[in-house]
Amino acid sequence: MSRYNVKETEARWQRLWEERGTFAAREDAHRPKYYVLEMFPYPSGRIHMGHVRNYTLGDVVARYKRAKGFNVLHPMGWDAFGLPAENAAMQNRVHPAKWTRENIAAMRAQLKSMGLSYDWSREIATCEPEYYRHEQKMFLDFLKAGLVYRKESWVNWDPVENTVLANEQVIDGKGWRSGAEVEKRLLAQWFLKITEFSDELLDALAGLDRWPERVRVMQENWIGRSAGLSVLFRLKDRSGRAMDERLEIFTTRHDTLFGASFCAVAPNHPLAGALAARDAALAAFIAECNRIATSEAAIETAEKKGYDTGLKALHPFVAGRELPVYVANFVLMEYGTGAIFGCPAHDQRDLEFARAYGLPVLPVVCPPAADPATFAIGAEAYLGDGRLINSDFLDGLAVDAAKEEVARRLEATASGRRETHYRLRDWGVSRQRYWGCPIPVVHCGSCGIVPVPERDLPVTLPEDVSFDRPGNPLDHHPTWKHTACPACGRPARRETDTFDTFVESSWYFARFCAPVADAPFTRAAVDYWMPVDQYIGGIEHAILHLLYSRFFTRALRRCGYLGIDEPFAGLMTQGMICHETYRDEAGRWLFPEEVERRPDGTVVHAGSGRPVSVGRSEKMAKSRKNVVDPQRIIDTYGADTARLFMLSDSPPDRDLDWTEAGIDGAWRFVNRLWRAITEPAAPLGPRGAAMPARLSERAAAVHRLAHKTIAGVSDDIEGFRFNRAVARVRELTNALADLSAEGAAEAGAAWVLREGYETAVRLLNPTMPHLTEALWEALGHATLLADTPWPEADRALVVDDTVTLAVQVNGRLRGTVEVRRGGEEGAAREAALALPTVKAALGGKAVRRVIYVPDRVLNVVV
RNA sequence: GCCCGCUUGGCGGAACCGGUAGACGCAACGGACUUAAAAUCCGUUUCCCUGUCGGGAGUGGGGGUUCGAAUCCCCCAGCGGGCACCA
Repeated sequence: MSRYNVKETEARWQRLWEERGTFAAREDAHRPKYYVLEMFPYPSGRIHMGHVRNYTLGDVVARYKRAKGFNVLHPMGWDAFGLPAENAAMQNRVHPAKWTRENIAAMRAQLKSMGLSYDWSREIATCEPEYYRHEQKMFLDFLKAGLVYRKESWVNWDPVENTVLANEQVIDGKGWRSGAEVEKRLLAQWFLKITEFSDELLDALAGLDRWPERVRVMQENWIGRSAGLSVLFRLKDRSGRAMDERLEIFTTRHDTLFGASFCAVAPNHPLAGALAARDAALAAFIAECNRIATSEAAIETAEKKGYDTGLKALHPFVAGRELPVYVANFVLMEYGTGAIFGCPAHDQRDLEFARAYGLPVLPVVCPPAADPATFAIGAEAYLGDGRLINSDFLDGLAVDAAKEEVARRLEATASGRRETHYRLRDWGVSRQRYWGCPIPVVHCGSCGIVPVPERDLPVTLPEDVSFDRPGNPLDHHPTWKHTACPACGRPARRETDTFDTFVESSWYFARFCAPVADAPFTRAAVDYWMPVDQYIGGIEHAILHLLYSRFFTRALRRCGYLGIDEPFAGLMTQGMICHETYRDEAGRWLFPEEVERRPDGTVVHAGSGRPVSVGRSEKMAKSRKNVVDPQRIIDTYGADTARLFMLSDSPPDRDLDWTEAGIDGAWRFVNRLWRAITEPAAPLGPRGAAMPARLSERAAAVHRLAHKTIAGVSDDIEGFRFNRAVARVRELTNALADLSAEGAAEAGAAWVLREGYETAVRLLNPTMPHLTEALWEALGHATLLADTPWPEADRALVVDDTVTLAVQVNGRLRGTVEVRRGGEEGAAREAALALPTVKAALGGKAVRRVIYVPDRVLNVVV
């Protein structure tokens, strides 16, 4: 029994594709283009399962579209700047550039071994000056266009390491390495004005009809446009004197103004700062708030705390009603005006706060079913609709009408203004790190901030840096930051911050169109290839990366770089690959292969036999070591089997708990197909022969199945149901095996077997490109399968003339009948009522109603 | 805490638009071939009652809409992702 020689075959076809330049893309105005892009990887050293899934999905689309006659662009590159390179530098004393370039080489070899149909001549790495010099130019253009500004913002500061920490590096409020309590610090940083496009980014979501609904919803909520009212409250100081200053709050629930029982400002609100100057206890409270890390999750999950400033805010409608003014840790300075009024009855956070500080809870919106006289709030705020109560002139109004009335009255006295606010904040792009794209500006003592002239680009990273000291190596490099001011020539200092790595990934898709051009983009190439027709990547990028890219594309358009708004016309978000996590007794993470599951169910360290605690299944991540190296599978079974297995059992958009159960089944299928064609049990007809005049019933059924399979698989690939596509081809090959075993001598069998196997091979080509090339050759074809058009289904064979109709009695299945497709109700009804099982179920009762859905169901109601 | 998803046999999943739940595969069990094993091939496999007749239950839990619900609506639970410096 011959075995398929994986290593030899896969290497052979990879070499052939490369020699012939099969996947090199060229602009061709006469052919429809199709740009398939998968999110490029961070070069962490080895490919992981998520990459295998992502790139297999993309390759199926790319190869399929190619076969369908499209001029396909399918490039690959490296998102090469980032924090892990610096962590590696500190741990292993290896330079980030060296580490990154070696990782790229290793991962490129791995990707090549997967047989992906990339145009490798377009490969880019964002850490090379060749790439990032264009980014520096863009930044200067954005600066000119008024899309960049500088302001102070908070960072996580590790006081022991003297370093800014990423949110990921803050664990329970402490630095991950030092264990020190993290502080918040204000630093001057660069921002890109993404908020200038808030409305556009929001409104354009509706046009992204080939994006998953959930991603659009997430972006919509992230932008968070809300129409509301800004209200000015008069203030009284501690001694009861009226203050000149007023407190401006923003609310979307102005209907509940009569239920207000306090006001609160953010800890970093100017009013809080001013009061703290004369109030040591308040200063201490603000300092405490500043110990919460910068992430929204940390702020919102912290216990709600406030400090009563002693100030009173005067209710705009109720004379003499004074609301205490707090500084509260859950009010965000970044949203609205950084100040709120609290209505505990109708906001959960306000309610928790009011309960903690003994503030009144007055319901002002009464649910439709409740009695206004007795309606009271318990543990939960009431957020629904209803009629206003306890609200003077608003009583009896619906929520919307009450909002309108409040807005009208406050506008009339100039103490309120309708405003639209957004949750979206401008994009802070400064990072106090070495391994990133230098921000091309110079700080001059006399001229201030001076952009680096274009002729001096790129500003390159110095290679001679050390990671012995904490902090940014650019900052303590002996010479790099010292330069002459481009404006006055006097000694000046370079900006030592680098860009957020999301900047590189916000335009790489356009760079792929002409990656060696001297300009950032070649306009003709970008106009031809962009937008990306199908973008594929993890759902974890649903907001940040995708939103930044949408913004960046608009910013580039404004600066004349390109002519489109939306970079990604179609988006497919794959589910994450998850795995259990393991920790030893000391709490150190363990790789799955270091862990052994004993027959008694206990889990131990494979080497020492010491107990291991098993954690929940979560996204595979190097930091938690719950990763499985795909290379072993590729080495053992080959790329095709790995690809087939990855696609087989699970729909691409669904999360996946990793298990290798089933890989043997994929491997068996590969070998079965190989044998079925290279050593057929029954002879296949000659290549290219005309269809015989007569086919046996069985042969004809398989012939029809082949065409149904073509139609089904094509639909499935277009709809990203790759698992279903694989299952369909398996059904076809099962039927072919049955035909060669049981009907080989029948009329037309040999011809149908050839047609069937050729069809299976062609349909499987996007999934298993090497095996199918080899089988195509074995079937006697001299041309590459990669250059062969996708098969066409004969529509007449796809639809049968008879259908099996389900027969129900009172909605319960009692039998089936074979009827003509699209047949009349009468014939179906007669056949159905004649069924013994139906008669029994009817039990002689009178038929009250018959529901007939042609080709599907006949339901008899008694 | 907030936003977005997901939940179907022992397991991964299928079921296009509300119309025969369990395609395809994994695992398991039984059999053939073999001195034996591997490989391969054939068969069984949602659960319960029962004589492979037939019947009943069943798509995370509870309720609803409908002739009919895995699918639509409401409530709840569990799990996963994101939360602006991981990428």
